[in-house]
Amino acid sequence: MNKFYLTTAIDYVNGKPHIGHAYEKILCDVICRHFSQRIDDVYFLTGTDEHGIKIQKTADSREITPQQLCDENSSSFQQTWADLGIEYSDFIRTTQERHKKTVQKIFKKLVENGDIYKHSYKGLYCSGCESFLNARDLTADGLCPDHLKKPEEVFEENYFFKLTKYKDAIIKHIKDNPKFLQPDFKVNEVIKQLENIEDISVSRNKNSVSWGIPVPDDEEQVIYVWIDALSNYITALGYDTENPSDKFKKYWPANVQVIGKDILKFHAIYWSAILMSLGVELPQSICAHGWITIDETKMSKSLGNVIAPADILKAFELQEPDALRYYMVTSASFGRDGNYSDEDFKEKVNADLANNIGNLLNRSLNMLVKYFDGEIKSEFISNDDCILNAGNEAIINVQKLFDGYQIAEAANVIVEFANTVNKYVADNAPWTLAKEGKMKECGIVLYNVLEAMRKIAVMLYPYCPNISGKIFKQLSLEKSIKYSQIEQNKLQAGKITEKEKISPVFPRMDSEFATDKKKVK
RNA sequence: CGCGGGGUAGAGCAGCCUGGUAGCUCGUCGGGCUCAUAACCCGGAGGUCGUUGGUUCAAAUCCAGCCCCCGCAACCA
Repeated sequence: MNKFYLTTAIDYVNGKPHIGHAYEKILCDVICRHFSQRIDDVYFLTGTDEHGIKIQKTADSREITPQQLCDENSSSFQQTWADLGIEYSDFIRTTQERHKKTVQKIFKKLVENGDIYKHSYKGLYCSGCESFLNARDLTADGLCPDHLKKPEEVFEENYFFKLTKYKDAIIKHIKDNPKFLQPDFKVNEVIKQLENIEDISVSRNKNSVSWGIPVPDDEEQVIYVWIDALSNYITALGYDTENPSDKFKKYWPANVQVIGKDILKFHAIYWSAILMSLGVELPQSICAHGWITIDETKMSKSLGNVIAPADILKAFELQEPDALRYYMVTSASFGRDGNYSDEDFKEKVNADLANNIGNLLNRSLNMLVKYFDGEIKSEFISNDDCILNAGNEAIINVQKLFDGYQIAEAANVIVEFANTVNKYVADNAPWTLAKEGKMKECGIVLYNVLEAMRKIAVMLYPYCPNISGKIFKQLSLEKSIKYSQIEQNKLQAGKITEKEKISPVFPRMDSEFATDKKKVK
């Protein structure tokens, strides 16, 4: 593998970012940062989805243009990602020219392939909703549940995409490629959905939805979300139906496309079919994550429990996003739902980051200062096999787990290693060795612990880049996070620290803050 | 009989594929240490592994039935 291309779902900018949006981006950032430690060429795409009726309506109600609304909210997403240390390579907006022009070309190409046809159908249209309703969503009296009005029967003519044509090919692809859909317990769900699939409408009449990309050669229609939004994964790379860019050729197919479990169907089925029609390779893997609940309750605006990531940082007076990043990606195992609660958050990061990892560095550096004036003497450089082996094993296991995108599980390996090292300190009691005058033995123990800390800093980097950086700094090492260089960057003999340079890399969060400060207004 | 996921100590989870002393984190109780961020280490208490039946020398693990929770089928991140 000489490149790694990852995409997130693009967020719909009808509102402000909350921790659900953030969860996915953090997950992706952690994955990308990890692979950047093993592969030189990592490309990380995220962005915003900006067309559609909801944005049009919200903009109308605020008496601004849809573009103004999109600009405002898209930058609010970008600001949030900056606050959380999300280092993406590119940020695509579906209102950007580079996207729109390619989407039109894609639409044209699908037409040329004979996969798009015009089809008129009768629908139940509610003028209150400004959209078509399904018969099964109506009240018992046949009224719109939101507006309690009887919807009108309206004929609408749209373009349809021949999804059914690709049904068998997609089923075959899923069965032939066990890693295509992850986690694997989702596979049956998708296969089942495929069996009942129908062609999908891929345009809307301009009278009902005007905020969208016009259908080429048809003034009356705009392209609907499927072709518009899903295409971002390739338009951002410079895909073109005639002359795809070098960047596209280099990075596509994506190694992994990370999405929420609610949109698995659209990616596994619709997106696959569109790519097949274009004659473009399918992504290697589509990875569906679970939801984040708040205090075990589904997050929703009506419950008023929607939390913005920045507000959590503010409420806990955190200068850096590391703790939140760590907590979020470790609170759910792969593909399962996770939960956010203030209590859990504090408990988890105090236990793992402060008590276990942070304190380990702190106690060992303090001993180095106390007994050796902060100096590693050359006679201390001698590996204790138990720690060396445990560390190497952890390094291997972390990488293995990341290969399967098991981010929470990999974090656990790191914490367990730190745990082992804490035991090693207790078992060897360097403070006792010092009292007994066994200075060399004492120094060897400290060297082994600090070497272990260096490895922890490497492994921890994707989750907590700032904390990792501080560990390197306190060890007086250049930040070196590449797995291939882990052997070359061992601690050398010499003075590495003094009393004033030592400070907790992550202070315990014991302060209690009012929980209502975190709610989005 | 729609499909899928889950039901294991107070909480959250692992173990199940490849049956064989039930494990981890947090909490709790007791002890130790004193290098450290009230930290770290050791030990204890706490589980009829949803339920019923079957296979087996042996079942949390395999098989069958049943019960309960959650999700999908329906543009919620």
